[in-house]
Amino acid sequence: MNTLNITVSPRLFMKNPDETTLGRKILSKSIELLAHLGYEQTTFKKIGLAIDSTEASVYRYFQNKHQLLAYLINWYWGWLEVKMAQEFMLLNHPEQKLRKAIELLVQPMDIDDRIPHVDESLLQKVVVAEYPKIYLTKDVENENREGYFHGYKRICDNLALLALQINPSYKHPHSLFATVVEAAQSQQFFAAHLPRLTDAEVGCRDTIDFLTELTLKTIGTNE
Amino acid sequence: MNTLNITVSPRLFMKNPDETTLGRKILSKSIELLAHLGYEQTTFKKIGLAIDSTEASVYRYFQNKHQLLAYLINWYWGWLEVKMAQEFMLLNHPEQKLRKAIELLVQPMDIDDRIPHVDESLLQKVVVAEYPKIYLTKDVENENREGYFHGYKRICDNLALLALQINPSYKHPHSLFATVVEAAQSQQFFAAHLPRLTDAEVGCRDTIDFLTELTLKTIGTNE
DNA sequence: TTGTTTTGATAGTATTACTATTGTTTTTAT
DNA sequence: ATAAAAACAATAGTAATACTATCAAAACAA
Repeated sequence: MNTLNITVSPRLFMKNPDETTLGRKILSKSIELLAHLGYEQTTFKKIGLAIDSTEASVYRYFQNKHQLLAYLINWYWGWLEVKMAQEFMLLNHPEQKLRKAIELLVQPMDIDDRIPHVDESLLQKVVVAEYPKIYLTKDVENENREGYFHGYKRICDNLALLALQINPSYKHPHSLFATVVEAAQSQQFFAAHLPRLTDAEVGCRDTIDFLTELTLKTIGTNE
Repeated sequence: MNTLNITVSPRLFMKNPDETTLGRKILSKSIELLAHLGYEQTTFKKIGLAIDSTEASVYRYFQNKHQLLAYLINWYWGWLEVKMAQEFMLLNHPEQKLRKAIELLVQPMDIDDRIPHVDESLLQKVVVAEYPKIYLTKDVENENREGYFHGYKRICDNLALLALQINPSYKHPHSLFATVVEAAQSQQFFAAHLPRLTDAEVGCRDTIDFLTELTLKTIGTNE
């Protein structure tokens, strides 16, 4: 039996939504609402309605909308990390792993049936459209301590380590992958909505090629 | 007599704030409030209070907070473009120009006395902390038509042209500079608030070095 | 001077982001 | 099987926000 558990820091919820039927319903419906209405237009009242329950019920799971978004985005990074780990097992060279990682960042591909209450491709749309909103706030530093950005930082760290395997003397591995991970999101957004800010077209491998080339050329080699 | 006029699209205001005393007061005070309170905590009521006037007066200049932010950010890109043009006149090689451009993106340096009602270095803080909020909205496509992102796109276009002078066969110039311009902002934010996402320290040239190297290596040469 | 525009002062509305309460249902422990 | 605990639905209420509207006074322009 195939099950898969993505762990999210307990500081990102009041009551673990993963453990109850209602909680899972909140997750799947709020992904839908966020994807269709956007963060600003999504309210706990609307989520309550969508799950045939009430605003108050949603508040039992999440302190507020911001925490809910942070939960979902961290869940997404956690899930991506698992996917990367799976793919990395089949690969040997760090360069191959980096290439695969960038591919996954841009196109996580398949929907994972092992977690029926999360539509990963819809969640990716939410991440693309909303991710900076979890750190662009006056409360960043507190939220950092609460682990709001843990998932993001782990992905960047992992990739930075791969880069150092290719070129141990590269000086800016964290900056590089924070930049690459961000660009993977924003280039998708631009391709869909602001095409003058990209050379990529939706659905093509353009962004993958762009980021792969940028990453490998920037790291260089140690030889 | 030294005056300098930054032009912002008339679709980014209801009444040109640049042309009246009250308007300029709105600009300078809202930059202060945005810098200190952040976008979410800033309200037209507070701005009204800060300029010794009322909420209603601010609404006469800007439709809403989002338009005000878009105005300020566009003003900032317009100002940066002017700075770049000034510096470029002293330089010959496109590579030198690119280096200078990246420097200006990260550290615009001096406050310009020619525009007394705008504190450019404070405005830069606002841009660093809030810039994605003007496009990460369900209304992007409309706002794109209204010119909300014009300033940003012009900067990216200009830099893309420089890159093509260095290497005419480089395939992703727009993607590259959208990425570099974004990274210039987010790396500053990370250095200040989320240091695990960068190798840069506040106030150093780290980010400039990182982005310059990334840009030049990525473009490569045509030789 | 007269007319027009700009402001200040105030009021009001719909929505949002919560907090609180209470009774009912469901789960769990024994 | 029963009592205790937890979870939930339903409802009410509050403070703040994001506006819209009105009207009179002030400034300014013809």
